[in-house]
Amino acid sequence: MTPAELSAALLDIVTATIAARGGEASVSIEDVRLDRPKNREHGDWASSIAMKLAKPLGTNPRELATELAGALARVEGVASVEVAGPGFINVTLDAAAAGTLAKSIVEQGEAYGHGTGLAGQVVNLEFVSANPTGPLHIGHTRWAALGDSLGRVLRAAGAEVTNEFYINDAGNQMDNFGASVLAAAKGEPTPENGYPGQYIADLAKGVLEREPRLLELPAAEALAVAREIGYELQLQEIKDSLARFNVHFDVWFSERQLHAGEPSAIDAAVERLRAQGHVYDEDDAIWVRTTDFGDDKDRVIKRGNGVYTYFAADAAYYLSKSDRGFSLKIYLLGADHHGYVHRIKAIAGASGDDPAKNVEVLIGQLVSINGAKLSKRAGNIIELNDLQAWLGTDALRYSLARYPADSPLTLDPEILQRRTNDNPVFYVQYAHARTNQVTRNAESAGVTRDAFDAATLEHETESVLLGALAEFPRVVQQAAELREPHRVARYAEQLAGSYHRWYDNCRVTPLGDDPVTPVHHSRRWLNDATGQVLRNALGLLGVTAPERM
RNA sequence: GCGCCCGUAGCUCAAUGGAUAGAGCAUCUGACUACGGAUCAGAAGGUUAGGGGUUCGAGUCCCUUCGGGCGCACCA
Repeated sequence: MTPAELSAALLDIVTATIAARGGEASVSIEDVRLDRPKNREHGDWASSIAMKLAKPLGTNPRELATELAGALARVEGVASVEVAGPGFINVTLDAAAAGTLAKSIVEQGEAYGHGTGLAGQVVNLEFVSANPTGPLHIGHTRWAALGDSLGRVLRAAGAEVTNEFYINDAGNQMDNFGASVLAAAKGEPTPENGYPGQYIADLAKGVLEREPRLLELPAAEALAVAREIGYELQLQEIKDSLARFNVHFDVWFSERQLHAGEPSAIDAAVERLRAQGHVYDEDDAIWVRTTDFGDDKDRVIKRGNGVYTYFAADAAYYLSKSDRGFSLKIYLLGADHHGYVHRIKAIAGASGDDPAKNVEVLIGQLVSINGAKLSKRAGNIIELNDLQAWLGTDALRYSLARYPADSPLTLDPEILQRRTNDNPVFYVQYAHARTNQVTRNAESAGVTRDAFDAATLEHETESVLLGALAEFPRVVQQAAELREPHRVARYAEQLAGSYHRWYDNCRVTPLGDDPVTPVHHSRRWLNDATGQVLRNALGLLGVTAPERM
């Protein structure tokens, strides 16, 4: 008896009850989704459907709940049903029905937790998208961890996802970057509007290795060489950093390709928006009526001097995503870009998309460490590479992915370095390592997975553990729908806790010379199922599941 | 001034509009001749910033005040 089966059974009952009462209300499978009660005394699963339907059906909640409960009690695998409080329906499954899940999970393996809730969605997931003028800092690191995990979660829910990195390699800042590298190569101070930092000197060194005659070139040519080779080196370093961080991008999209050609993609984009009727000319400039889509003022897309604004490239880029077949574009941006949301929505709307359906902008708050805000402007940059070397990929990825993107976050590096319960990633990883250890011990003690009797799993901690295992598919689905991968991390911690408590109470291998009994075999399945789910959950977070620690 | 996000235990943070608001850390008390103690059991800790409202039910939705973060270009 899985939660899905229970929901389906409840849906049938509710539908029949509505029909019998001659009610008009319609219910979907979502409406009868059962909850996992926080309080164990409230059974394995609870439904609040009676309270929701009482008013439309013109009855009182407890009466309706009692009627539904009576029918639910006759469902196969349901041990008991109680009506509680204002009209909650609390369901308790019999041990055998709940225990069967353990075997089912082992058989499903990596597939357990995957679903089809987002099947058919073709998603472009854009995140990080840092300027190739410097190393990735902690802000990028948070989006890298969150974005990559979100991609994994969306795929697990059935969506087709492309991870994309937009390279801002056009515009003034590239020239400023090139000038900074060139100045460093010459041993001169950082120019005005240039980029400071040791990494610029390192890049200059790299450029000189590739082009030893750099300083002998004419000024304009030297600038171009410094810019282009510096860009290449910096981009490669960004790619290497992300790869080491276990973050993969399917597409690296260069802004330059939007500017290339005659007409360019940007030229074409402006004309397409004009054709849709959201573009107008005023004061020699070309404007997009973004106020039609919630922006507080219209935006210039082409300046009076004939030069496109950055907004124009964004529009062309958006259209490129549409042309490449993405029905849903997700942007993960830092809080310092939230002013952008309306503009992106406006582009979507102006191009004929539905801004409410085809585009989502997820705004993430900034990170601070030890009270120090970390942003470029504060001049207090901590790089991804440093953080990674300091804390390790697993601890860093997990720590950043276990919080929702919209909560401001303060990390304590002292805790992240600790390899104990203080640090949730080790708590979860240790639980996984422990399941493997138990498996090894069981194997050598002759506790095999040959026999399985679900009814023997009747200890309180087993019921709790089975309930936690049953929730995983729904957690994944919910994390995908809400775009909140942190739910997977929180779930993993809860599951690890349930496992540790079970481990303390229920032995898989018999003590001493005691005989191996059916309960040991069954527990072996439960142990292995837990290991599988922990593995699957950590996988969604891009964190390793070690067999030993 | 306008807009977006946030405010929950001493700290860092959870909580599809559901029942007694939960974890971890820190503090205190316990459990190793028991599948690895990187674990577990227990105690203590709260007017969910304040005030109104909607609802059978609000930390969650609406209004408002206060506090914090971020943003308001024919820059990129």
